[in-house]
Amino acid sequence: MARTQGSHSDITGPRIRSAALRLFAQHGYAAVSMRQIAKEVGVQAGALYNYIPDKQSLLHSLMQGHMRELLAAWQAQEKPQDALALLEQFVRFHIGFHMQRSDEVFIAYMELRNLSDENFATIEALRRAYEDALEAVLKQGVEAGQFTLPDTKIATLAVIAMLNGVMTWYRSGGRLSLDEVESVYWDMVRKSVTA
Amino acid sequence: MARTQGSHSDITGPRIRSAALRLFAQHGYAAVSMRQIAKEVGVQAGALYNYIPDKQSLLHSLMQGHMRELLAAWQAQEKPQDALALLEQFVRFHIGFHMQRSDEVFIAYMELRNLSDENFATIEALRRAYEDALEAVLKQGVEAGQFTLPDTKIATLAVIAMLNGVMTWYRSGGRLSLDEVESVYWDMVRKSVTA
DNA sequence: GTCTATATCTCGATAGAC
DNA sequence: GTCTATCGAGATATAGAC
Repeated sequence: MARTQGSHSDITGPRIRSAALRLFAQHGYAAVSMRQIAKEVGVQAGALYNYIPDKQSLLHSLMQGHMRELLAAWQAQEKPQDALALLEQFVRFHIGFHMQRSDEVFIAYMELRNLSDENFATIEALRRAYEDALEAVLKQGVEAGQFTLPDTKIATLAVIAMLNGVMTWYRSGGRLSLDEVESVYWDMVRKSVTA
Repeated sequence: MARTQGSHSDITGPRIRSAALRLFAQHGYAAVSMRQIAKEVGVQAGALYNYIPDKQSLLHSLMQGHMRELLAAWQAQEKPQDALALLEQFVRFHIGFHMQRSDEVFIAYMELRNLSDENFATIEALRRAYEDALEAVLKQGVEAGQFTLPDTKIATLAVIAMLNGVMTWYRSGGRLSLDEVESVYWDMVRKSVTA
């Protein structure tokens, strides 16, 4: 869709972010050129720089936006007091949220090494905060005697790694519904943290 | 280490593969140039093409070599008959092998999208074969009544995803020995697949 | 087998017209 | 705000001397 001159400041910005998100997720940050992004949006490459300072800032902004929304969404959840119910909620929240934002999640995990040092630090802090949210749940369950875990930090990382694995294979419309998948994973997580 | 002219055919090939492996793992295939690899080896960029047809072939060769060695190493293991003991062996083998080859593993999981279509197909087949090896163990345990799993395919992917998470955080010399880490993960895997 | 030199291309980013 | 045009750098890969 070749575009002639005109003013589109209010929609071009989001469209750039959307196109970059999809292309970065599909081909990787380093393999995607600014010209590809511009072509997808329907503008010339030079026009991109009215909206972003440079390519690196675009990547960082996408990752930071995602991580902030992830944290905010979890914090906004109404939470039960019981640790087991809370852990189930986390498992279902994590799978559900991540399946809705597979491109964002993919980038947030795969493109860390393409961030500048300072940009990496900010994203890493957000990721750590999310891990801490899960570890708090596990610690609560251990203190209440509901969970049996030799190391809550390792367990935190193990659970998140397991849940993230969903995204590598699940496609909607397949053999199982998302709710069924959540149940299968919750069953495994529940058993792995209890005695 | 600038190199003058000379004949080094027997050692330059492996040195190219070694340098490419490390650089691809650290910065990503798309972000690494042939010049960087050549500089690391101590030759000029043009000399690389005496050993590899092109950059894509180099990536594919590295990934294929790793996956074949992984499969061969598992198949070469002396295996117990009991499904529970077999699963423990798999968990410890997987963690041990992958920690010894962190660069290879990283590339094998991160650079799939940078393979050409046909190269991707061959690597994907090898990865599938490895997953099938684990699923065979799980199925054996289910049939023997030792494991309780609603879906062995999902369980296979969940276990591998969980175990792969080790590589994102474990560094030798840390708080836990590799054997202790294996034990923690085995404990979680064992509980997650039993009733 | 490695070198130097280079063909050909694409990259990120900028300048200035409209 | 987007266009065209372009700069300077760096990319993959090849050619030919030694």
